[in-house]
Amino acid sequence: MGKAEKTRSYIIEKTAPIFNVKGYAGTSMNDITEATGLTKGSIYGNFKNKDEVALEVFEHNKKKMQDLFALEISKKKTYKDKLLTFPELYEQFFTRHFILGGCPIMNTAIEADDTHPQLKEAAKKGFLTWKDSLAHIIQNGIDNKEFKPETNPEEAALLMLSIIEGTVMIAKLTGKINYLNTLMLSLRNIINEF
Amino acid sequence: MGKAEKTRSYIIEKTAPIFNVKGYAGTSMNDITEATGLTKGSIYGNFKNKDEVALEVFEHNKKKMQDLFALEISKKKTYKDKLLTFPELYEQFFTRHFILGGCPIMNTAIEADDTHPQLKEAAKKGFLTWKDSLAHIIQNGIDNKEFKPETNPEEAALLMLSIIEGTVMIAKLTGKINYLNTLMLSLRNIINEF
DNA sequence: AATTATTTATACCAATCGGTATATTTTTGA
DNA sequence: TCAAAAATATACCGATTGGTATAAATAATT
Repeated sequence: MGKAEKTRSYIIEKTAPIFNVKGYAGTSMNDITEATGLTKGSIYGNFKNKDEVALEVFEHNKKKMQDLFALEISKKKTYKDKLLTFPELYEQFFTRHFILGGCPIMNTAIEADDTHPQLKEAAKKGFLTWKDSLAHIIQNGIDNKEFKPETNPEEAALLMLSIIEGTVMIAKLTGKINYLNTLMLSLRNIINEF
Repeated sequence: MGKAEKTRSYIIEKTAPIFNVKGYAGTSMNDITEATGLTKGSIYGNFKNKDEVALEVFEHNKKKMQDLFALEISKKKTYKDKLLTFPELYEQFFTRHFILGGCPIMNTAIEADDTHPQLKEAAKKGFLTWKDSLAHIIQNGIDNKEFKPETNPEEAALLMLSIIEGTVMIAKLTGKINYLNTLMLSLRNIINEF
């Protein structure tokens, strides 16, 4: 890894939490220089513009979350337990918030609606990948006789994701940890009926 | 209604959809003057600052949505049908999008996290009112033997809302109308099990 | 080690941001 | 109708936005 590549990674890592908390439009070049200790000239020497930083930061945040879930899921033996990883990890949303600022896909989805089409596209792609991997687990569970044959993998995956995203929103808005627990318990119950 | 009051309402109505689409930080004074045809002096003659406009616009958007739901709910006789008003109306999210830009509570909740504490508080209050009114309908349904006695009104209300908010997010992000339909069907099934 | 290429820092740019002072117009009340 | 009050328009303010030209410093290459 050459110097340039190293600096790019450094900038991305240092600014990743800022972008996820303040938003991709809300994070200024000044925020970036402050967080990295570098100057504008240095940032623009490594990135074309702010949008390029934002885009790579999003990919970084997304990957970080995906990797965390993939790791936990791989530890589980049954497909039901693999699904239950989601309520399990999201229950710890407040205590050991795995990614500062919450789900990067949801944050980006709401913000980058008209203003940042590229970012929106990246969030959309990330969401669809997430949905497909969930549906895949469910399909495997059906094939393995863990889940009912009448369970529709895509329907079930969408329902899980809508509850998760809705829960994160409600938890962040109200700050009430018992709402989070209540909702994740409901999600568990729903998974148990697959 | 005096002139001043009239102009305030005019400004709010004309800028309401802009704030809901572009966000409360993303909407500039220039957007406001363009949408109203008035000048800055006129805006600042009627409002203390931009935040005051934003706050009143949010209340306006929230009320508009609440009124729409209250009207539809009042038409239904059974409590189950009252609850089913939600999937019924949200299914039309794309076609006759009742409020341009989607649910103002969700939009505001995500955006105004740290940056606009007042706005966040308003969104939180709006959400809790919404939740309580839903729980109230469910409690009435239980008392009326429409729903099972073991159904927990607050749990059920939270689940409905998380699915609704999650669905709106997914629908906006992906633009897929069949995801919307699939999810609202799932919500119907869940309501039918209350 | 010397030269070239790249990376970083400094200083600046125009555009836009929210906001204000003041002049002018319009509305209100006697 | 006329004076007082309020609403609106014009022109401006400092601060901040993303971005760039250029010079200095560092790293890579021969």
